[in-house]
Amino acid sequence: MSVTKPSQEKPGCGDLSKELGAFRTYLKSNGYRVTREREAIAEAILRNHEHFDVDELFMELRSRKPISKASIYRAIPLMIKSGVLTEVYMEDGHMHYEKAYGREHHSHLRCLNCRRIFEFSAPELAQVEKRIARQEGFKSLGHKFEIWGLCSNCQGQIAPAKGGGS
Amino acid sequence: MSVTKPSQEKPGCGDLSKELGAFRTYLKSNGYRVTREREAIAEAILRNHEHFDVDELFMELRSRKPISKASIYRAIPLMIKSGVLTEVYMEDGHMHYEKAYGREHHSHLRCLNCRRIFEFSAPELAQVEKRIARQEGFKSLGHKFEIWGLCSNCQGQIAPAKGGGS
DNA sequence: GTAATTGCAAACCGTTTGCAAACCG
DNA sequence: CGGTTTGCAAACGGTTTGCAATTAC
Repeated sequence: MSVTKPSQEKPGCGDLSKELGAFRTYLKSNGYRVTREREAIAEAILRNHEHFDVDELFMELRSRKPISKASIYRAIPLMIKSGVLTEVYMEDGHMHYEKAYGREHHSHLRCLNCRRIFEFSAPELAQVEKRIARQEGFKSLGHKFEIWGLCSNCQGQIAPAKGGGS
Repeated sequence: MSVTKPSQEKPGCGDLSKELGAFRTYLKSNGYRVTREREAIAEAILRNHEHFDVDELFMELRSRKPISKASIYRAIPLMIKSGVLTEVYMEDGHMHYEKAYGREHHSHLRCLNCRRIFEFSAPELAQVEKRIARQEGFKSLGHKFEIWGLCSNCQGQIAPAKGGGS
């Protein structure tokens, strides 16, 4: 379940105006300006994307309101600080992000074949985080858990590859 | 406990010649050549490094046997395939590795202040991996768990920073 | 009006690659 | 010897940055 697409339907997860509002509020209350570029970027992200990278975003914006990559790269850290966006993982040398506002913490399954990302949540991870932190005298501030393998679709196609292969 | 240093003492974890042997064997049985450069790289890694990046390694090799970064970059994938090395994480735009031969699976605690990496193992993570994989119809092939926060040393120094501060 | 922001193009920087010389087997 | 591997320097590709023109407030 839960590929990179659905989510607008989920209650409390798709309130675009609320998410945009949170970002605007962050900007204003930190002395940044609310520009049309920042709004366009934020809207494009918050409207459609669960996971994305800068290039996809750039392409998508190109059709409605072209915005330079520089501005996208400059907007992203602001969105992250405002809490509506998170870095998720680095792949093929570039970062992937996902929207964060109002979403519950979750982890990712990565299919090594089709490269799709699936989500799941496992509440006990928070407990592991706490326990280990206590054990090690750490003050924990977050964690990341990722599983990689083959999704149900790809298991059949790619086939066994039993030996040591590679 | 368990910063990035100790390990030679642990039984079964520091057998340099055995690790080097594993790498040589991999090379030979795959038609690659055992060159002095590859040996120097492998030895430097296997002798001293729990965690490292290419630049550190390059610097260290410079004193005994200068080797071009290109060769280091070309040797690393071989070492990974041979099983003596693993990619661990990307930080500040470059990859960090750790030696893998004979080491048990473990996860990392990352101090956001001093940037040191601590290790721990939490066996239940393997169970979470299996359970989620079963749930989602995945064939899992591995997982990664990371906790970030402040290590015991840095908690006092950096101080609370209670509010929302970035 | 004035400081912040944008777009452009150049700079960065870790990593990869083409090629001639050096080397393993 | 013959095919690999090395070192060098140039190429790559994602991200950052300097700067003049534009824009938010």
